Amino acid sequence: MNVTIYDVAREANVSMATVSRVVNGNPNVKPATRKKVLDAIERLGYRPNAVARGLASKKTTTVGVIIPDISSIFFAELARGIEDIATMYNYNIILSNSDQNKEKEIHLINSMLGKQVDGLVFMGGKITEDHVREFQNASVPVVLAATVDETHSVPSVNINYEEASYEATKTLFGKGNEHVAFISGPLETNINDQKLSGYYRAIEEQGKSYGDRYVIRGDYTYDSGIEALDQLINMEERPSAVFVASDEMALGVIHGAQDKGLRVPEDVEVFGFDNTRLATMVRPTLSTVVQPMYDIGAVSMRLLTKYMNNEKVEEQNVILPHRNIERNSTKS
Amino acid sequence: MNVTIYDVAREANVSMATVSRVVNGNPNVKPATRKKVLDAIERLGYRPNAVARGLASKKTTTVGVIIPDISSIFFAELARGIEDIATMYNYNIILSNSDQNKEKEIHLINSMLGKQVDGLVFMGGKITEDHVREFQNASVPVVLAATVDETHSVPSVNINYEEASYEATKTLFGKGNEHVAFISGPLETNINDQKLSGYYRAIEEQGKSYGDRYVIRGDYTYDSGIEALDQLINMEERPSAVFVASDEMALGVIHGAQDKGLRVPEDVEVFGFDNTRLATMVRPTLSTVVQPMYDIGAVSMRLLTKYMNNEKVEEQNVILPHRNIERNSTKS
DNA sequence: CTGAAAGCGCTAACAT
DNA sequence: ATGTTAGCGCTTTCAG
Repeated sequence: MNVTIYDVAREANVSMATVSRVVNGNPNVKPATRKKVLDAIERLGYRPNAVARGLASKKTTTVGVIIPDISSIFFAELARGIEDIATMYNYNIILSNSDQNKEKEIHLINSMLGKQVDGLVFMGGKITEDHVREFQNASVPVVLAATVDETHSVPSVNINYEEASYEATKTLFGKGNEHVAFISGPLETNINDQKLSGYYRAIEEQGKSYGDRYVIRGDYTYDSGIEALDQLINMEERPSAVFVASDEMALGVIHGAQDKGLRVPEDVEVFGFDNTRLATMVRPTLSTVVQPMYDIGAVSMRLLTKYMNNEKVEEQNVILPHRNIERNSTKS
Repeated sequence: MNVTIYDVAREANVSMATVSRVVNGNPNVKPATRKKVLDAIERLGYRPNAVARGLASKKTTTVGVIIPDISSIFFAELARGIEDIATMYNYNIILSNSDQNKEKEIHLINSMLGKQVDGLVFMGGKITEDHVREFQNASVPVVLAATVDETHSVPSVNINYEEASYEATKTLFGKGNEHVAFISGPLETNINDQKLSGYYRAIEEQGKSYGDRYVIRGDYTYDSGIEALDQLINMEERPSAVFVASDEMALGVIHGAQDKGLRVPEDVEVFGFDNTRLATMVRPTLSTVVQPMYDIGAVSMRLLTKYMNNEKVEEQNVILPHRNIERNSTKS
């Protein structure tokens, strides 16, 4: 049997209440008794039982984190930001992968609420009404990290994907490209919708009207980037520039092009999205939209702590700044 | 206030015990009453409180996972393996980053034990006596994933790093290279020691006696690969092949070489370690040692479940198979 | 500043 | 097959 608060109390000749006070740093304890208790704790090797504490206090100091796939370089970076801030505020994290699967997501939300987490950070592709309903019934605060809810009814931290996309596309037109293609992510996610409309806006601004002729659907993976390039290369009036919805996919595009004998950026310019570490791990190095993944995670968690502590929050839907960084996959 | 088992009991006109039985799938319940209870649960929106359950049953169905850095592509893959199997066995995971910092590691172990995890998966660089002591005092099982404890006193899942290293180096010599360099990871970790001695064994077998002349210390990062190549290139009798302790660092070596005008593999062959997804995301594609990260994670977790269920385990120190895969960064 | 005592919501004997 | 009843280890009034 493990040593309990009761054992410590006896060993120190005080009541459990007093032990509880010193363990919790309550100032209302005479220094002498505090020391007695501390000694007893030391001697017995007492370690507070967080489960019992959680039951009594209704706080577990753990938050749930639902993530599409922790092995994705993008989400892993987000998770690190979340975890660092959680640690800073003395929370632990329960982490589960959803694979963007709606049933799994709903199930995980409920499972975590069952574990009595004090809050929830949610990352996903598509926020449906069902999601919103779950969040609103949740009894603990929820914040969305790098995932947009069109109704704006759930607190969130994001960048402006539409604007970022618009700017990137515009940059590419600014370099004299006649046609700019867009390799999208999975079509049914909110963020991808935003990216797409940013791309369309830039195109319309150019007075072009080819609609989705140069839009190719990918799934954010390296291989899908290669495949997308295969499609692109066979087009008549092949675009001389391509804006890609993720860095990893952009690497696929670059290598796909190079494998076909095209030079980057001379024959085709490519512009990525995210600025993951991959962007500098390729030749030519990748021009890309800087999305501060770590910060999004960190800010999400910080926002969540505010809700958990009932602090006042200025803005429930935070938009972090983004920027473009030009490297060698685009012409200078 | 949330609805409790007691509320359900009243609503269904049964005792809490019965409700508990149906919630836990105990077969000793008449179908009719089971239905009554299930209906009441549905009507009230009852969700069992895992914390109370944990206190009463002394099982939390959560396991702790201590990982150096979740944003590392290597560890993230391991984590995914762990999480998938955990989910399969109905466990949740509490995940924390240690940055390989010993104090943090010890602190995390204790913090997780305080949370009453049912088991622990530990990943780290160096297992000291202090670590082993903590593990042995732990009262719950612990398994090491992709981290070696030289005393073999803690259950673990690994590959044979010494042998893998030896084979890779030998392969490089087999291609007619006069000198083969080794870019190591941080010197003070057990796994790196094993890799190093595999390299030395291959060298000695060749009758070479240049000791550590061609060993350069890296830290597994891309940039350190680039730096290592800078050092290499200035050596007299520059090696024509280099074995690199991680894929990411190997990409740095390849690009460092290319940036200096060297051709890979013609001027310098490079061989990586891990077979992360990066290995195919570079040109030329990277020859490397295949370390099954996902499987190591999955098997670790599976092993842990065996200990948690008091199942018999055949071998407490599991060695998974590895192999070499030759791509285009080495000559054929 | 300290102690007594009542739960927190559930499981697990033990009865019946 | 179902109900009764002790706890699990801690926090939290409420007294003193």
